[in-house]
Formats: sequence, structure tokens, C-alpha cells
Amino acid sequence: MVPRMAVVSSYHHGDLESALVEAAIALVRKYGPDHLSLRAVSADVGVSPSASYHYFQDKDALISAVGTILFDRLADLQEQAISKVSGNSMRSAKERFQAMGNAYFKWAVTEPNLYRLLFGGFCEMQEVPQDHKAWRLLSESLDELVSVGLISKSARQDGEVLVWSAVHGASSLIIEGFMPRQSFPEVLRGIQRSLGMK
Amino acid sequence: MVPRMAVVSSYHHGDLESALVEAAIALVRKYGPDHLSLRAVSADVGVSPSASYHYFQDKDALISAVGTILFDRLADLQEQAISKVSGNSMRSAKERFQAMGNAYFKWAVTEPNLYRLLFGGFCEMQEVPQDHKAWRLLSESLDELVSVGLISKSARQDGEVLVWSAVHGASSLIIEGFMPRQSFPEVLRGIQRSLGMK
DNA sequence: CAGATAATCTGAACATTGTATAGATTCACA
DNA sequence: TGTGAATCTATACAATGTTCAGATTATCTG
Repeated sequence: MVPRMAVVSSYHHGDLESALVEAAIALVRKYGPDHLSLRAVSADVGVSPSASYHYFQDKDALISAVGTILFDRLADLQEQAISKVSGNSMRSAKERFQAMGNAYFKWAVTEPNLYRLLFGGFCEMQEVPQDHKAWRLLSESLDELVSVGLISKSARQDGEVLVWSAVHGASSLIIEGFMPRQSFPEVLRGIQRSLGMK
Repeated sequence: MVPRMAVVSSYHHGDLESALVEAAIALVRKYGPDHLSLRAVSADVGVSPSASYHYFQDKDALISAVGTILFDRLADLQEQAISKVSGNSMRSAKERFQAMGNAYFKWAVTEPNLYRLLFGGFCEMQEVPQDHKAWRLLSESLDELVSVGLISKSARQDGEVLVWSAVHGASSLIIEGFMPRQSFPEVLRGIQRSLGMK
């Protein structure tokens, strides 16, 4: 009888699962992963606290879903940063590589709470990330550095793990206050030395 | 009247502050930093839940105290690992350097929950760690590599941040399942390449 | 189109948590 | 020895994760 704005009735939400995930992201962003409350998430969405149990087994399952989404979005940010640098020169290849690392670090320092949720042991990644976009982008960038002659094939060997470890470690140590923020460019230079990049 | 085994009465604990910290460490070790309960800590020590508020402002303060202790102990482990390698040769200097990294990684994989508490944003380090033992050991090890001629002075520049970032990042990514465990030696080799070590 | 069945959400309840406050117990010192 | 300070307990309260019975709506069957 009463006209409704929503697509569906107000009793059935329609897309509660992703609404809960988005609300959880917003709350973690504000208050940190350890202060996330299922009841606050439900209240933000406008639903009863019990409703989430139809989509997630428990609170940890919701957190894991958030982690999966955040990991995808981080990879999207890196892809976006790469795509902003055009050209086939050695210079642009190097810039793409650096843009990836800078995007990773920038996300860590602007969203430390999301970073902590993703990498702090709160969620168990269901997807084995070996063939994830994040790995692929890094691998392709290293391949490009080889093909344009910036690094050698032998130096490229095991480059992924060194690069990701150093960028991730610096980001983590900096947002937790163990390392000053200006150390990140130094780490980036050290990475390039490790790759024999000139 | 009744003979007592304890040094003090059973009402006054005697050294409640450190007992609470040790009990908290044991519980975090088992169940993770996010599932630590003040009440469980108190119960383990055999004390009322309110008693801890005479030594710690709140739960976060107890966690921070735990973090400070853990950081010190990690540095102790590294010092211990270094001290097991004797000699003044290039070889022993290199071994000491590697022993430090290996000790760090070993602690991370054997005590992932303690590692998460220390580096996962749960505690706010009160002590500025710039002059901490962990920094000093790393700095001295790098100096030694220079003095025995294993790395150059220019490569040593900013070596601390690269080394700590890569070792910490690899440890973190491995215990969270983002990276296979066997990647750590590769990261160590990459670090040594970055330092120009031969 | 009507009725049954399944999907979705609510309400109330329970145990557990962090924390505040008032009071009990014990220590240390005059 | 007794008085004040330090230390711990008891109780209480609001908030949290989770369960379960039932209410509401969607969807499918005839």
C-alpha cells in the first residue's frame, strides 16, 4: 500500500551479503580490525544482528570475506597505477615498476586499518594467491624489466619474493611506528640494487 | 597461623604485574592477540578481573606491555644467535649476519601469534625504537660486513631499512599464507645481492 | 491464480567480555 | 600496636558473539 523506494520490500534486503561486507570495511577502516562488532555492522545496514548468520558462519567468516575483497582491490589499485604510465622505453618500464611499489605503500599508509586486517592474520585467505592478480602484475613487471634490458635474467630469478617482502615489510614497519616514513624510498632503492637495476 | 608456602600472603600476590604479562603472553601464544581476554589472564594468575586495573589502565595497556617485552626478547634471541658464531673471518661475519635473519624468521614461524601481537598494530610502542637493541645489532652487523670487506661503504648506506623490511616482510607474508615457506632463503639471497655481498 | 514450500529476517535469550565502583584485606611504618 | 596506604575482591552494567524459535516475504507448483 505504502509506496516503496527500494527495489524489494524492506523486510528482505535484496543484497545483504555485500552490504554487510561494505559496512564491515567502513567500520574496520575507522576503528581497526580488532574493534569490529557484528552488531554495529548489522545496525549500519539496518538489519538484525542475527541476519548475518545466513551468509556468514560467524564473525571470522565475515572478516575473511572482507580480506578477500581488500586483496582484490589492492591489486586493482596497483594495476591502475601501472596503467597510468604509458610507453615502451626503459624509463617507462622502470616507472611502472616503481608505481606499483608506491601504490602498495600509499594504500598501507592511507588505510592502515584495512592493511592490518588483510595482512595481520585476521582472515584466512581461501584462494591460494599463487595465481592472483597481485602476483601476476608483479611477475609481468619484472619480465618487462628483463625484456627492456634493465635487469638480467639471473637477477630476475626469485625477484617476486624479494620485491614483495621488502615493500610489504617496509609498509608494515612504517605504519606500526618501527621505522620512519622517509625510509620507504631508501627501501625502493635497495630493492633495485638487489635486482641489479640501473 | 597456617603455614604458607608462598613468600607473601595469598591475598597480596607479590609480583602481580609481571605475572599478568607472562600469563597474557601464554594466552596470546595459544589463541592469538585478538582472542585475548583480561578475565582469562586474571583467572590464570588466580586473581580477580579487577586486580589488573591497578597496574594497567585497560586491556590495551597490558597488550602494549606485552609488546614491549616481546620486542626485547626477539632482540635477545638475535643476540644469542649472533653470539653462537665466533671468529673474525669474512666467513664468520657473513654467518653472523645470516644467523640474525634466520633467528628473526624462526621466531616468526614458531610463534606466529606473538609475532602478530608485536607487529600487527595491537600495541603502541612507548619506546622510540631508534636506539633499541634490535636496531643496534643490525647496525653493528652491517658495520662488521664493511670492516671485513664483504660489502662496500656505499652499499651499506641505508642497509638497515632494506634488511629489516625484507626479513620482516617475508616472515609476515609467509606466516599469513601469502608466500610459501621456502621463499625465505631466496629473500635472504636477494638481500645480500642488494648489499653487493659476495 | 491459489496454496505450499523455501528463503530471509526478527526477537528474545544466554554466556562472556571490558570496565567502574565500593568495600574488604593486608602491608608498612609511626 | 594501630593507622593510613597499597592491594585485591565483589558486584554490577553495558556491549558483544551466537543460538533458536518464529514471523515475514519470495518463489515455485498445481
